[in-house]
Amino acid sequence: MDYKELADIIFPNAKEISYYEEKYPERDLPEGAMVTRFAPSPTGFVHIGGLFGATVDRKMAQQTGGIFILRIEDTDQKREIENGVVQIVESLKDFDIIPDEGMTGENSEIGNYGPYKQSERKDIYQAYAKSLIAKGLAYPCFATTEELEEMRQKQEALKIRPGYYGKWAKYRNIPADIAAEKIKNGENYIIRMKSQGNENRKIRHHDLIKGNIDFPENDQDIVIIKSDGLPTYHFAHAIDDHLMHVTHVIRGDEWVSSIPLHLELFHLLEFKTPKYAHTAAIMKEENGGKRKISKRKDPEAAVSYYHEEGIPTDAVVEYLLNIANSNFENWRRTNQDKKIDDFQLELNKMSVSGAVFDLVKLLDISKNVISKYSAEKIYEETVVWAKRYDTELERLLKNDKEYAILVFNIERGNIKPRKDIAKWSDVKNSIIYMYDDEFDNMKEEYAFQKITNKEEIKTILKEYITSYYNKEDTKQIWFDKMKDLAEKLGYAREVKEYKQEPERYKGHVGDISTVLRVALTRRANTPDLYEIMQIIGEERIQKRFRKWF
RNA sequence: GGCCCCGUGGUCAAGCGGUUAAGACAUCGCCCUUUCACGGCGGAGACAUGGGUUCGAUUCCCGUCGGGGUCACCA
Repeated sequence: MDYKELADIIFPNAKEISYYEEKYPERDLPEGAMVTRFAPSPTGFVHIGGLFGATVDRKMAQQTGGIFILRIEDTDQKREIENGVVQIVESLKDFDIIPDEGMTGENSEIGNYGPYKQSERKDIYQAYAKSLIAKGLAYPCFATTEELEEMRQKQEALKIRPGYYGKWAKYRNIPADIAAEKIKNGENYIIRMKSQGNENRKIRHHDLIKGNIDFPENDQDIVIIKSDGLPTYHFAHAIDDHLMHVTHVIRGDEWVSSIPLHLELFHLLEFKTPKYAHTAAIMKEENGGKRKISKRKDPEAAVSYYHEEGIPTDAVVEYLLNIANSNFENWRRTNQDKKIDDFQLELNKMSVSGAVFDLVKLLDISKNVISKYSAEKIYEETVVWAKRYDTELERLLKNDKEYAILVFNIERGNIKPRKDIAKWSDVKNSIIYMYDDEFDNMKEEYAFQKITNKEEIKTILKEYITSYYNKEDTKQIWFDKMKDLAEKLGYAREVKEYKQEPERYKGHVGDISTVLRVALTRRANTPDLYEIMQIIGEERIQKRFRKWF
């Protein structure tokens, strides 16, 4: 019996591989177009590292006029979770990452190179596995888990490289008829690749991010088809990326050590190898050292975190791009109004080692992003966020949209806009005193700074509202009047004057304005007082001041 | 442990044999017509370490130390 017959016994119904080769022809794309793919397992929410990879994938395809594919790697049913695919699709959509091809829902997809869910490509993998068996480049292995475990222990005791390779590969040279016999007897088996590699030979691989890396050749007879008939990651990677005509495999660098294996797989399958780009993982600082950011330990690892916090998605993407190419920041500074798509990302500028995730930096980027939004947009975005995470705030905003926009417009739109909102969850705290009911219910003390004497406070407020305040005043007049009041009550008109001769005054104009500010907002720090007073209006100012009369 | 990769201020990072070793965030000080924020100016702060090679090493080579990844019928 020859290998071809054995292959027929193992996969009697598999098609010829030429069928698939014809079904998925070369793509007709412009020169230099990159076909990339994000290929997660549906095991839960998208991880920040996954989003990072997907961002790079999408960007590279977009800027070269190529194709970005979303493929689902669900060959491990044990790890799968309910609605895993939808979660991935939705999470990506939140960050404006929409695949050109691939999964669009739990069971829906677009594109001519599908199916894009590996569990539905079983027949394809088997066809290729069959062709390998027929050529003597793969074989059934009947080793039990116990046997393999025993082998590993032996190898460990001998202090040699563990694994199923060379003379340790017990079924590597099993004659076809004996294999056929075992199969007929119902023995369990899996399919292994028959490695042609040699440990002592070196290969050099060029990675688009990491540069040249030298490895020993692979000589492990790795499993390609598991006992459930599904392929392992390695085999599926070779088949899928070949058939989908992926030109650039961009993936996390936990895969670099598998490069020799993947190279051999492509070689045995007679496929053209794609270019590889291995991205460094995003790290988390932990008592001095760093480790890969983890979904279990670090809340910021799950992309849902950014939604909950209300960090705009474009801020997150900008931060990720900043990690990807550090010149992004410079580009952004000189191209303030350009879209992210206009930035040219370069794989060879990506860092070789992992960056520690820096939330403070993200928030800084976010502040800048938000500072460019119009009041209208801030309103809309905050409402969307609040609807889900702060219904109290949602009520407040929806109750009077025009008023809310006036509030958001304070010190906005000028050349140096305020940058005090980094995330939508900051909004409530920064505007709450502009709402009467909430103002009245505020529990905190009035934090008057320098002037704490009740009588003095009363005098200042009363004097101001009765003799100085006029809602028609321009900002300049308003400001001059404040100085007049300061002078009248024995305070310096200018801070500088006060600093020169502090003994001459009770304080300075800043102390006066602070009293007004605190009485009006209960805050020592607020945006421009004049604008706040304009929005609150005379009647409500009177009301807030009168508490002190 | 084997194999592979990495090591510039607190963090992200330019740099590619000769530089006063950029820049951003954070931090500190000053200034910016009243606070805060913004902005401006300035300060402090780094080439892990030991050997080579070289007229000269942050840059090249080796060792040490440190960090990371990987060694499954998981991806």
